Amino acid sequence: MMTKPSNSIARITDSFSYLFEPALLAEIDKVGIWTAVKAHSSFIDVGDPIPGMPLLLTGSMKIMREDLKGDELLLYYLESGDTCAMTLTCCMSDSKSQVRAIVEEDAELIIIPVEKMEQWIVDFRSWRSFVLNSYNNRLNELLTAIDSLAFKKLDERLWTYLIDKVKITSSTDLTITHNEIAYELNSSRVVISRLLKQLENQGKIKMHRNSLEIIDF
Amino acid sequence: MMTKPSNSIARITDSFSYLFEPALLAEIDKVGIWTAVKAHSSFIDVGDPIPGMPLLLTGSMKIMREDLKGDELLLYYLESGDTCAMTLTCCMSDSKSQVRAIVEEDAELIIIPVEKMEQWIVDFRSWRSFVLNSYNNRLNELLTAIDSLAFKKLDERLWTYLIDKVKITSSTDLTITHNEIAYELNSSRVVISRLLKQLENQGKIKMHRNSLEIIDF
DNA sequence: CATAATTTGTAACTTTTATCACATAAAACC
DNA sequence: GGTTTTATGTGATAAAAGTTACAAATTATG
Repeated sequence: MMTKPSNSIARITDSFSYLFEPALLAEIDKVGIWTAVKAHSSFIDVGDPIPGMPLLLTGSMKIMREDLKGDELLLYYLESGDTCAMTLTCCMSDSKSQVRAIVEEDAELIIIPVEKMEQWIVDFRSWRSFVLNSYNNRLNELLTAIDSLAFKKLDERLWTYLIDKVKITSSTDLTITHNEIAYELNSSRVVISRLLKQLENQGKIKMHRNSLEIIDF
Repeated sequence: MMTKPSNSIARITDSFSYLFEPALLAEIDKVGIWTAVKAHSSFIDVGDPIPGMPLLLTGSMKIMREDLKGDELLLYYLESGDTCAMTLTCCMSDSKSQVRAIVEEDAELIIIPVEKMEQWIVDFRSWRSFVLNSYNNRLNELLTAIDSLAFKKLDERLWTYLIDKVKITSSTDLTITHNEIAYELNSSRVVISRLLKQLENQGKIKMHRNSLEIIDF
């Protein structure tokens, strides 16, 4: 939870690149609940009820999938201007979250109550296409995840994982351990260490303790 | 293409379990294009433009993902009462199909033109929840596919694949070759033959030439 | 009926990934 | 400063899956 900033509407238009029409912006401003979440904290866990539709203003979140044994897999990231469309039908059908959302970089977001977000689909064209686009993006991201798992070997998955991290953090210095990488790719530390060594030998990265430097991408 | 049957509205309510309100049924009946597609033919290929939103009345389709090398993977099935929500945003953004749809059992379907399906989201509550539910189903199916690929070994994937086939075809006798299975799981024939032999030794299936009998599920 | 094509079986081998065990080095902590 | 924790390196081994090659059985086809 956080107090709504005075320039709230400007903040929304900024993050959502002037996507929403003025009347909708006023509505979002009226009913949206401003929330700040610190990095590394879990925003939604598997099985949690969904409080509403989150509009991400700043920061980033990673969406993870978990199986019964507790193994995990990174699915995709949410960034400024994104929402998690999955929440929409979760809310509508009162079902629980199928995924875990962990804040990667300090995030500010607006939570839209369930009742509103369905009504806005009828009332606002911009909201309608925002929601449908969001669904489409999520579907495409899951398809990309499937491509990686089905068609790529681990070395290639690791490389695209690192490049995605660079894009998300806007930095070529990644503060991360081999163990954490293994966790997000659902692999094991020893394997990741070996593959990272390969990448270093290829001149694509430099390894340091607790961090990696991505060079050639 | 096929001629619309005389009892068209009854056919729709039947397949879509009385989901749509009368006014919407009348609309579907007015603008929908009735189409029949024979088994084993490709309905949509990767890269195809999407003609409209297909409402599946009878039969079934399998949705496949393909990579650059031509390797394939079965994602999920569509059955009576289903639609492919992915088509919606594909149509709206004029993008191409990301997947391939192959008719598994002779299918009859109604194709809804692009313009209509967005308008109906505004006009009909039942259409709105049908579309959003469809998105949700597809997302969940992709998550299930990811679970299989990330967390399960091939023997387990094979077994759930066979059980899904039993459900779709409503028969425990599957007319299929080892080669075809390998193709849909993106594996190789020799590996599948080995694993099938294992399943036979466990008493879960019986193998015949060109077919399998699924016993214990 | 003879031949070709398809389907399945099987052995040998390789590659990829995972696992185990232990060593070393850096950082954190009292 | 000495001890503990954490991160990484490395060799040995195993398991899972893919590949190659070829044989045998069945079906299709001219």
